[in-house]
Amino acid sequence: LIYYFYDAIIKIRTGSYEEVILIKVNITDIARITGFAKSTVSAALNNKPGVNPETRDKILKTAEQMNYIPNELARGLSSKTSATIGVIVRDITNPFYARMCRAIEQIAYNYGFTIIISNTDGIPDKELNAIRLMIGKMVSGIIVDISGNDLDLFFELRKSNIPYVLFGACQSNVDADCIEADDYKGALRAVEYLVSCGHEKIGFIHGGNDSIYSQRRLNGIKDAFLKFHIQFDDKFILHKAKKMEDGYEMGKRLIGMKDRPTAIIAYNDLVAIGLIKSFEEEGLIVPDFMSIIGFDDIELMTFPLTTVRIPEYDMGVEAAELLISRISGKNTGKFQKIILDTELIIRKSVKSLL
Amino acid sequence: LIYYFYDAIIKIRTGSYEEVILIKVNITDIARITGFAKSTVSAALNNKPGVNPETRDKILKTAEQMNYIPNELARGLSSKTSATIGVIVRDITNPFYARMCRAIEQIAYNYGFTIIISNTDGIPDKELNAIRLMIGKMVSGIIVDISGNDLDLFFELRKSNIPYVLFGACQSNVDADCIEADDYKGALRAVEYLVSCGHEKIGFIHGGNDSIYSQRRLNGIKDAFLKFHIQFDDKFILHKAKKMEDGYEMGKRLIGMKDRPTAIIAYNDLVAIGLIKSFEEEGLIVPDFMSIIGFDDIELMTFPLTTVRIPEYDMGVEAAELLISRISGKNTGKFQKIILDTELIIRKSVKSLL
DNA sequence: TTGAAAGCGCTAACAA
DNA sequence: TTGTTAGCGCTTTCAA
Repeated sequence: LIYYFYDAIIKIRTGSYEEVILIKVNITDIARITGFAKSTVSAALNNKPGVNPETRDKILKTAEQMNYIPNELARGLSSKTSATIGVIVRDITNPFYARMCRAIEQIAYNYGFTIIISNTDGIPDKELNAIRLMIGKMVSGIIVDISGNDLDLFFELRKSNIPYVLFGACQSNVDADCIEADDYKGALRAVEYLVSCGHEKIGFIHGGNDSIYSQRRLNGIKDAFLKFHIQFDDKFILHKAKKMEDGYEMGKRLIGMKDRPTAIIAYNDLVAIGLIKSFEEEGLIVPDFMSIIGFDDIELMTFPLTTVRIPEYDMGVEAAELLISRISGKNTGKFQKIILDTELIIRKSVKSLL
Repeated sequence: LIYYFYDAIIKIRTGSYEEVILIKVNITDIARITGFAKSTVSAALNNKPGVNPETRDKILKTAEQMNYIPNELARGLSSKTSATIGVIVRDITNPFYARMCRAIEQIAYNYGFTIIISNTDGIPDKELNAIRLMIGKMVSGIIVDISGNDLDLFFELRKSNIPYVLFGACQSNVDADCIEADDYKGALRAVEYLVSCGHEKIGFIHGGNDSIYSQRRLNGIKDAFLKFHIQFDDKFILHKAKKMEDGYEMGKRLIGMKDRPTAIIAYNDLVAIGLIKSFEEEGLIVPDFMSIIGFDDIELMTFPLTTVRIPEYDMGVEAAELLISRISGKNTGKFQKIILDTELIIRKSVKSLL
């Protein structure tokens, strides 16, 4: 084993095998070795036009040999943008967001972008931090699932001058690109289905006042009630559950109610799972004890849950495409609002009362 | 609404309300406004000692007023490290990894680090890319779940001189810090339990040759067989399934077999879910048709799956703590190998044949 | 306690 | 087609 030191470069010779390793090679090193100027090296490395093919070849080959890894920080600082897209979600642990992130990552990758993810748990403070952090990292754009009505966040976003796309919940009073699912219609259809199965005492588990989804779903439910002349009963709107554990608690509460709904529309599948677990623990079977409809259509479910499918993957794709079209400047039109359709997936968690 | 332009600063006056907004304020702006030097501002902002409290106050206040957001790229470039930890996993869509990432994020956050995640799907090329990208982003450390035996990856990691921790699968021949679960013992216990329920024809769904987990689990199974004098039958080792869809396919294959095992140990819970779905589709009930034991203990399961719990959250915590102790230089000892225990969670997916 | 100056690695004018 | 130069925003000596 022999080492040769030469500038920043070490050659290691093991038997007949010789390898050139480097201590953090940078473009200055490559420039020195190849004899070209830094700017030429940079141009060659970035596939810019106006570089002699032979020159480019030589530089590329040398870079490869020296195992050159571009310093993205320097690149970003100099070019005033890192090829990065920031994604701000509530909780990557929710398969819904996990799949959405992968969709975004996929599209981003195709366009040469990297993504960074921040979890906020829907806490406005964390959301603001995440946005600021991303601005600090000079991301090219941001896709954000903002929980509430906190206009400060939009303000921060707007000021930053970074393109951004709102995901999932677009408020009418905010000027921004946004992608959403048709929660309203999804909820409407859910109720229609329940009614067609003979249910009238229909409950809804609300995700909390910071959840625009819940608001829209509730609107759908109310309108469906109106349509079918069902009396809207406030006590069947249960606050609040967002996660599985919340759903579990809510299940116990439901069990304890004297006057129970015959069917529940859960805020999402996670909450529905919580309900089911909670019921089954007491030997109560879904849908015999109570019918349940979820939202999302998480694919990991083994339980045959009837649910309103939210096309999270497609939403991620749309969001990424839209954002990148803004970043690249190909899309300078006015703000777009893309609404994807939802679908009621009928399985076996709703009992027919007819 | 009145605007005042003053250097890089805009004052907006709305009625009696005046707000100072900024167009990307940097420390030079703050220096100019406060009258101190850039270096003083930097010191104050970073809470370094040797700054007059009044000076610090003034600088901090001004920074806040001007809505200063530090440029992390410049910071990183200058200080030669971004306070970032890179996490390389196969697929964040797998709740196992999602939870692990959140654990890492939590610990990282406590220490002032941010994390960036890369999904590799276990493809060596992507793994290498991810590592290089992270080096390029000057991460402070890397936590990586490398799939295979690809020594190039370790080599790249080693060369980079960045601290790193291997997650999940530590090979004996690699010198590195690593965190793993006791897969071997977990598998052993699974078989013990199956045997205690009267099973002898026990199958294993292998995750593929690139899966060190599978290898270790298989070893546990084989040794348990040895212990109970059960004949090891190669045809009951089924290659290969890693995801739910794979499990689904495998289920169909199992249904078609003439000589079936009475119990299956699945590569992980996702595969187990796939099996269950596949069976139930044909009206075959678990565990009546076949007993199943999974690995991981995904909490979203509604099905009462007996499974070997892998403490992914704790593993994430340990990995992050260890990595950060390396980064901070507090831990300069020799490489550590932390093995966390697994636990057999008995539910209802195994039928007693006794 | 504060300031001046250099430099991190790169890109982007512009000049040659 | 290539080279020179300046500068991105910050930290980090070192001097005052």
